[in-house]
Amino acid sequence: MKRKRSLTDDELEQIAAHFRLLGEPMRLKILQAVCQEPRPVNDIVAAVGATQANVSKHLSLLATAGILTRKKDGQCVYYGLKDALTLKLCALVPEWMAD
Amino acid sequence: MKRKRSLTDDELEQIAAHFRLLGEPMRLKILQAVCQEPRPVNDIVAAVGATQANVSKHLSLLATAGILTRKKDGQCVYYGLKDALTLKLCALVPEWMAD
DNA sequence: TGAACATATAAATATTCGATTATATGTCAA
DNA sequence: TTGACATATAATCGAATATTTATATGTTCA
Repeated sequence: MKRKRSLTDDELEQIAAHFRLLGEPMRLKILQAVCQEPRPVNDIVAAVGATQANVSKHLSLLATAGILTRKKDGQCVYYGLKDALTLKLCALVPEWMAD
Repeated sequence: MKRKRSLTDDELEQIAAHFRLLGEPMRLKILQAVCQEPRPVNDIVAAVGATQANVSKHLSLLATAGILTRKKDGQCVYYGLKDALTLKLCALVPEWMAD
């Protein structure tokens, strides 16, 4: 039974930061909006029903954290899920809600 | 390919609330402290290096959310992981940090 | 009962962070 | 170039919440 070393404060802060990103309903809504395929900011704004500035800020945070991809095409910018990891993570959560 | 219905605002808020709990380094430190076996508050306070009041507050939040178990024995209160789910979740995260 | 110990709670403070408003940057088309 | 459109950024405000300090509750033991 291999006991893992405990995480450093820096590592804990990094992990916490990622969870913190998923800890906002609006950002989850955004993830939900782009989980099928990449979409331009415009679409996402319409889908989640928030202001353009607000959505742009969230998208920027998620992309910087490596959760979303960002691809510019003309004057549109497409955001999409970087990998399925975040989805896997979100899928685990409903089990929590059993009670 | 079955397309899942999108989540309601209430559901998103619940999921976000759970992630939010994991979004604080001090709480992750606490989870780390109790992940092997249940421990009394005293021990946890010593392990994480925060004030007793602060740790007690966090423990209360985590237990209320169903992430930790709470078992009183004499004047000690033991907190432990309710299930391995949270650990699984945390284990996924390091993949995020590859870059 | 009273003292020491373990945990919880309350009040106050400080910090973090999401939302809004306004403006800037950049791109396309006429 | 000018105007319309798409996105990003900055400043500000306000709400949520982590931390501290102090105190309360409850338990064991002499």
